[in-house]
Amino acid sequence: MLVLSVLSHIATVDHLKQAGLSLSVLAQFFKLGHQPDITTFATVINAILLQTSSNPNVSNVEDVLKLFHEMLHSRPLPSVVPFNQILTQLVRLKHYSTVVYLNRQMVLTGIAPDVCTLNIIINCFCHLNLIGFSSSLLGQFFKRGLQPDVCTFNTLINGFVLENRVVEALLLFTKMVEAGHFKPIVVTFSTLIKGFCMMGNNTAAMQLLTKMEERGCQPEPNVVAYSTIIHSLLKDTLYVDAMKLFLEMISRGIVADVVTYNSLIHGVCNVGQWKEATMLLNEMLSKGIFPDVPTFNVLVDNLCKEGMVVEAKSVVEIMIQRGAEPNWITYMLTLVIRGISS
DNA sequence: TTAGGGTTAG
Repeated sequence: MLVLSVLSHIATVDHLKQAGLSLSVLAQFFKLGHQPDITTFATVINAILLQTSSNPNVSNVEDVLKLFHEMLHSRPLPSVVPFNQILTQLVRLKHYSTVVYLNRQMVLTGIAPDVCTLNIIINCFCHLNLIGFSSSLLGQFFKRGLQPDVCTFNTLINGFVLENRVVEALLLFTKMVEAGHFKPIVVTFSTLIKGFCMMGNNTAAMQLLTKMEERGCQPEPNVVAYSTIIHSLLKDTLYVDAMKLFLEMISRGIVADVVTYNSLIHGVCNVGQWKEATMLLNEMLSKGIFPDVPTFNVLVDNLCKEGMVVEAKSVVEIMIQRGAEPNWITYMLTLVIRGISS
């Protein structure tokens, strides 16, 4: 009880440092062999969400649009770089159509897109499932005397993968590499690995991971490449294979991050290994890896499945109270909770 | 000096 009251205090006093402190106290909790209860988790969530809301990269669309229009009307006109930064921010907020519209306004005002701008627009079309538009945008490169780069091809390959057109993604990859138009990098391979995983072909994904090394891919396979396959294996409930790959990754000195742990925690919860999930959470905290909103969504979901409805509900309420932007999964979980409670 | 890849439900 003493630890709990300390946690409550430190989480409400300040944001960043205290959130970290709360987590280390939580890690101590695990080390001492105690299972933290929901109040403990709730206190830590409070601290984390306060930290998230103070993050300058988290911004709302209205502010970004206001800044865009101020820049568009200022004279002399700023260079294309700050405009690209604004578009990037909107892409992060998943406002793809808005980005396409704003780019049109930029062109009409006389701001010439560079390679980076065109890559951003291609990416938006890909996320809008309009890869046909993206391909035709390649003409813009030549019209403006620009050369598509490795990022352009990676984005297009990802576009095909997003539309489940993995064969076409592979064709584009092979054609462009053989023609010497680009040298694939770790992002290219990770994108193709994701494609194979989406097709349910984990074997091909693993083979590609090996092939990356044979080809002397620089940089070498990283946490994203490994996490993609780990996630896919867990999705197929191949828990042993996933853990084997996870250990291989660690032994190679590749550091797992919050996404890797979220996948692992989710995967082990799905096969009913709550104890294993707690251990992974413990491991994550002891390594100083910060849980994020998806981590808590997984926890809320599993609290529901365990019948701990009141606790799950309070986690969601705290998230909303703290100004975190619950995503549609959180909303869905809320509906589930309401359904169970009624 | 801006762009591209991995996680959360059912």
